[in-house]
Amino acid sequence: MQQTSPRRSNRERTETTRTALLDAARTLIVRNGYAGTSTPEIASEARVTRGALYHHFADKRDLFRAVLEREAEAVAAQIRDATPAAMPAMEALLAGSLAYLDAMAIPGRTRLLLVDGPAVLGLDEIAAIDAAHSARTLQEGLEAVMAASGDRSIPIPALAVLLSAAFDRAALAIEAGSEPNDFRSAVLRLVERVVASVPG
Amino acid sequence: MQQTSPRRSNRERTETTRTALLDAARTLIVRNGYAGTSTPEIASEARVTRGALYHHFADKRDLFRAVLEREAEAVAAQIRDATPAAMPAMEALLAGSLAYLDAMAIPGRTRLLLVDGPAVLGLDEIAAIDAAHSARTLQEGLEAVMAASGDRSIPIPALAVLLSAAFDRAALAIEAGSEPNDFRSAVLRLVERVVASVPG
DNA sequence: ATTAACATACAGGCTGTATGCATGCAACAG
DNA sequence: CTGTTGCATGCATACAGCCTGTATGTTAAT
Repeated sequence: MQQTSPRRSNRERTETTRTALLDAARTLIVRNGYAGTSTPEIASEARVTRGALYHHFADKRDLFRAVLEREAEAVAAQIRDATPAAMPAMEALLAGSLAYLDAMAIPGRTRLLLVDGPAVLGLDEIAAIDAAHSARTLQEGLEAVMAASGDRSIPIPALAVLLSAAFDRAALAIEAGSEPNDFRSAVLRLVERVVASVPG
Repeated sequence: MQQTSPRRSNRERTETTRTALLDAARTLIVRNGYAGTSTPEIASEARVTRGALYHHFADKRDLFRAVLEREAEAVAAQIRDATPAAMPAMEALLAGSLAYLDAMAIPGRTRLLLVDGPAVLGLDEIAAIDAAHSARTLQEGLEAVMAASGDRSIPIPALAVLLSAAFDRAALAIEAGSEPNDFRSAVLRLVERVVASVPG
């Protein structure tokens, strides 16, 4: 039996309660989806009441957004760790791509960030979350690489958008049970081929 | 005022009622999302009661699936029309890609098929709907083109999956207000570059 | 006569809000 | 520096409204 220790600062209480709610929401939403997860269930799993949930978050959607922010930050951190600033541009681009796939392989992340997230929060809000957490972006990586090659046949912003979509789909395919190495190599070759300077 | 004509066969009644429900659901879900659309609203918009809705469809989710099937079939038909069987493989591949973007430019389709659909029905069910309606697939087009070039550096199934993701994202970007021609040309160049045989 | 095509009524569950209570905490008094 | 006082914070409980799915009743086609 867990006994509430009689002396806890308000900051501590808030911290533990918020974390418990975020963890509970993540677990249940990954398992049953956003719509299939009720706030009574979340509160019960977190060992608090719905009162605590609605004290710390504006509504169910706001709790979900907080879950996604935590998740997006974790993904961004994994990519940062894999691409130190000293790394050459092309190497960083490929390493970052693989790091993204690895980060998204944490169970539930694809469902949270790529499926339920866009439907519940909308594409704009998801884009804002991504933008807020990914420091060195794919677009910057492409710019660094393609500046050298002098290739201008595809505008880089559009290219970054399309490649990022391919990465997302690769992550989904891997989570769905496809052979990870098939998609890892496919993503690497796709990037290589796309940034390769046109001969002549 | 619309007066129910006194003599209508059951087949006619079913047809008109089902169509009215599908149209109403499509309109409202495109506007407010699946979760933001209630069955009372749908029934009201279709000028019937919820009884009719639950008579023709197992539940709200089943109605939504029927909406998506109709939508997916319309997309597939537009692509078929743009790629007659006599067309050379590479030309058909590029024409089909553009036809997909055009088809997905019909307002609401990206939300239905790419955002709410996967979240509500799940990725598997969406994949099944796509598979059931698209006759000549992207994968077949790639196989036809790349068989000639003899290029095997990326497995074609994985490549088809990744390219299709890029197409989807392009469609979303266009619906979100990006310049359509930027993404049309980006998609064309992406396909060209990916299927281009490696020199040597 | 039977069945299809609905309309109406009902039960349970969920969301968000309003309200109440206990505890931390800051300021001031002594 | 300590005790008291008053407010804010953290949370639990109760309530209102809506929504979904089902059960039941009624009319019209076959």
